Amino acid sequence: MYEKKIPLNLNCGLDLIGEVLYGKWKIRLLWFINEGHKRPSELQRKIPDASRRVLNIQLKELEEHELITKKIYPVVPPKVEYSLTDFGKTLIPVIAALGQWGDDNEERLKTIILSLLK
Amino acid sequence: MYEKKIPLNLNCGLDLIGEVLYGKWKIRLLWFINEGHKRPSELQRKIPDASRRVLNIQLKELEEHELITKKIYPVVPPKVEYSLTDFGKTLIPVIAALGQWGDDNEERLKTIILSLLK
DNA sequence: ACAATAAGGGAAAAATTTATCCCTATGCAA
DNA sequence: TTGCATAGGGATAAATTTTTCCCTTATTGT
Repeated sequence: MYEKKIPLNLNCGLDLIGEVLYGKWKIRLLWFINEGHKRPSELQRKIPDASRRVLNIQLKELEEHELITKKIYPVVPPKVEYSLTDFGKTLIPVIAALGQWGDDNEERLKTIILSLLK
Repeated sequence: MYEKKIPLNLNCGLDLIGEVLYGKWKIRLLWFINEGHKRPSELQRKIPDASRRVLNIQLKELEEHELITKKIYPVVPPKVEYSLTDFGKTLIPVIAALGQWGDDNEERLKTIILSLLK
């Protein structure tokens, strides 16, 4: 695994939440798991732009941060299911607020973002 | 400026808000500006772990995304002040929710994060 | 037999972000 | 007159994150 060279900041609530949510696909993973898409292959289909590899890595980090649990069924072909922990569930309203703001301002944001591309 | 090679995702609210908030110091910048720390030098003192350079870059991006405005006073030595736009102000409750979650779970998060370092 | 599905890890490359260093300009204070 | 504060840009290096590619295992469908 990659070892950080720049020391962490854990000074305030924003630092702390950043430590567990900062990652390109993490919020989406939590969201979809909450919606009931529990298996890795389902999640990969829900998030086709992410590489399989990163999803695995970020799922493992979410697990290490105790936001989700992983259940491995001893069958072949393999079956795995992720679920939110109670702790992870407390994040859902926060994530919902983020998504809501984005949805509420969809028009405006799209206009701004796209106009900056040219 | 750096030109993206991987196309953007703007499919849902989470993608959209990510587009404007994703950046190591952006949330902190918005927060401190909202608290009344408007000048670049003040912000740099509030966020000493960030390099001066990135703060400038991220401030510019926040401005381009219409979350803050920049006012330049034609004096020497130069004086600049940033303020939240009305649009930017609508993000404050969302950021507050993020920080609140981090604060509410400070103990637990610190324990988890630090235990993963060894 | 062969391809597809399921889950996931290693290695290396590519993409992206952040940090470091140096330079400009002007007025004020010691 | 040397040094600090103020604001900020260019170039380059370093750090970090994400992608790409390949490999393994065992069963089911064609």
